[in-house]
Amino acid sequence: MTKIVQIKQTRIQREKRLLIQKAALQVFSEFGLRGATLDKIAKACGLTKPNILYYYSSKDEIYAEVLQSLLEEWIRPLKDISENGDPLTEILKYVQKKLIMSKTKKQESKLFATEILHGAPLTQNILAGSLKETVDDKVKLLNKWISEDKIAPVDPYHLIFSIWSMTQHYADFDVQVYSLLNTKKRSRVFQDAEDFLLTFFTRCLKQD
Amino acid sequence: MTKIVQIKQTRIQREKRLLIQKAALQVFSEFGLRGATLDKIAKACGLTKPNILYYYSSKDEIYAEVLQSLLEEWIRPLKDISENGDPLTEILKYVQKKLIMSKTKKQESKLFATEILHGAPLTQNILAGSLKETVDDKVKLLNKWISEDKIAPVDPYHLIFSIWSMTQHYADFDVQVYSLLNTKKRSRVFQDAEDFLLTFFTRCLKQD
DNA sequence: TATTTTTTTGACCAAACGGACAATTATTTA
DNA sequence: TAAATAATTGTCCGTTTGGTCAAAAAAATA
Repeated sequence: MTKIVQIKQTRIQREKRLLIQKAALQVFSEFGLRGATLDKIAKACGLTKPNILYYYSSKDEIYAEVLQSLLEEWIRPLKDISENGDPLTEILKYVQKKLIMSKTKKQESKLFATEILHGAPLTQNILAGSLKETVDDKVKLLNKWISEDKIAPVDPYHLIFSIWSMTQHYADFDVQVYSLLNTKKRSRVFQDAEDFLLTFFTRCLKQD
Repeated sequence: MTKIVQIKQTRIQREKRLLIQKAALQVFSEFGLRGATLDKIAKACGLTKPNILYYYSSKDEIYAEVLQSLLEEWIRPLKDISENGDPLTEILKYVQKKLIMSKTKKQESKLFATEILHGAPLTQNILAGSLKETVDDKVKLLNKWISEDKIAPVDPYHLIFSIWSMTQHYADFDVQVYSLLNTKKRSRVFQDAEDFLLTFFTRCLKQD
């Protein structure tokens, strides 16, 4: 007799898996892969540990899934930089999008940062694969814009790195940022950051 | 009878403590506080676990000491920005120093980043204390330079954040950086980064 | 409603871990 | 060289952790 394999997810499975993912993101981003425990995740979503292991076969599997779904979202806005728009505007729009992500997706940013920081054991192939493709593509575009004198000459790779680092800094190092600012400036960090970054990149890239 | 307390460190104590610190930095920066184990540290420095606990009373104590000695070093170059030098040159010199630190003190940078990322449990008072003092001091200086039209107007706090994030990116996210560059560019990342950053900050801060 | 399937849980296990300690060895000091 | 002190280690312990499993409860299906 053949064993019947369940193909379609039930309503409960969909709901609980999502619940677990959300809790896991929270716990992993705060404690890292090794610092996070199944008990913490269980507590964060109000389930028991064995119940979580009914939906996922291991802690690593949860981590892998959370990371996977995060990565796609992470790369996406870079793809939106369009050949057809005004070069400087396109770049500034990308900066803004990344900054908004740092504000609204702080946990995702921290999880990604922790993963890379510790050698990207599960992410390396994606970095060298689909991300590299997209980056190379945009580097070409930036070089084209430079050769057409539409933006000032810079190393396109390092330009992209600078956008990533400066925007993600407000998510990843938020504790430091908030520690150093007084109450008034604290409440408008992201507004000030946006002003700063737009001024910054405009001065750096504008062709006169 | 009073117990005799050892005041002066012996030669062996000095040597072994340093040995342990070096190994601990390596292990902590790779795995984080919770991912690092005493066994890993022991293996990394060729001592046994109980032997390590002869010099340090707990894992947390090792971590605290490694972090402590790192923090002082981390803040120092900021203090060197001098009121007397040429403003733009002073800032560019600071950028260069930070970039060199990213190249030569990668483990330290990663350990610091991990600590902040996870809420800076042991560092918060230093951030809000001596670091904030130094930052506030330099912010005043930058504002003075701006009011004297010696550099272009920018938010000084965010200028400092941008220097930190862009330079530390090459240490903390090295895996990503190296994944995205081809072999040729990989071998001169830091040279390219320096060129990029100096151009960048010059364009952004120069007064005409 | 009766039966089957899915979901949940308490109890349990082995491995890994931080740490304790007494006994041994090496080093310093008198 | 002998005594005292410092350094090292093998063995052990309690706790935490990821994960198992059988049994119970709940939900879906017939």
